[in-house]
Amino acid sequence: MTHQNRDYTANSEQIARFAKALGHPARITIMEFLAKQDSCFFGDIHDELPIAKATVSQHLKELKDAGLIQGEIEPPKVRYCVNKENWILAKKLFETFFSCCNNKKSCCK
Amino acid sequence: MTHQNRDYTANSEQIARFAKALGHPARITIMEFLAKQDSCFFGDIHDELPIAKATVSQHLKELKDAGLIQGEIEPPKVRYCVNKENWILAKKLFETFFSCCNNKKSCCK
DNA sequence: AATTATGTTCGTATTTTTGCGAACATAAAT
DNA sequence: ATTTATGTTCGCAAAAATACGAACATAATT
Repeated sequence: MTHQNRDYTANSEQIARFAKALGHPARITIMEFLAKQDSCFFGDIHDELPIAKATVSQHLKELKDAGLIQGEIEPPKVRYCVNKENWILAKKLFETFFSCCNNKKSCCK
Repeated sequence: MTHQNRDYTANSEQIARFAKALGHPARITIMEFLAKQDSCFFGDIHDELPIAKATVSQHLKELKDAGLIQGEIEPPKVRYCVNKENWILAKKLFETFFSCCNNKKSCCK
């Protein structure tokens, strides 16, 4: 009943944090929408989604907390864009995460 | 107040489903552990994690429901392995998802 | 000063997730 | 027929996620 690892690795936790942030279709849609342009306003994002603005705001907060996007106020609007640095980090982490099946012939039969 | 899209795309929902399944450090650890070998037993996975076996079983169920792993009974053990087909699908979906920032010079400044 | 446009925050309700121990199921071994 | 080893399922509790409308905040405009 002894567990070798009391904790998860920082790497696992970071990937999980990104994955969790991306674990909702609204947030996937937001990231896809943001990634294909320089930046846009809250209203543009809201128009892309079938949910109330309060809920959109919440999803944006989660993406921001995960470090995947940034927002800055441009009265009376709020401009959002991808957080490039962390987007690239996430991309790399997922690449590495998924790469094991290519490198090891023992993997996946 | 009119929303163009009443629904999310099937693609967004599929990526979100995979991402959600990967949105916990225990499940990331499980996938990393499984991916680097052909297969293993429940107990081996349990030994890698700092949580009770009932909880491990739950996480495995979520990964199985998302289609990322498979399990088969080998009394009195249960052998688990990556669901290669869906693992490859997930890999591709995430690759495409993250690729936008490379292809568009307008993206991420 | 009041109004308008744009988002955020608050309060609330519902659902889902996470976690555990106890009980159960299965098949092999005694 | 019991016992043993291995996992799953059940029942529960606590926490987090999802969603909405209403209220609020901000700054530009009238």
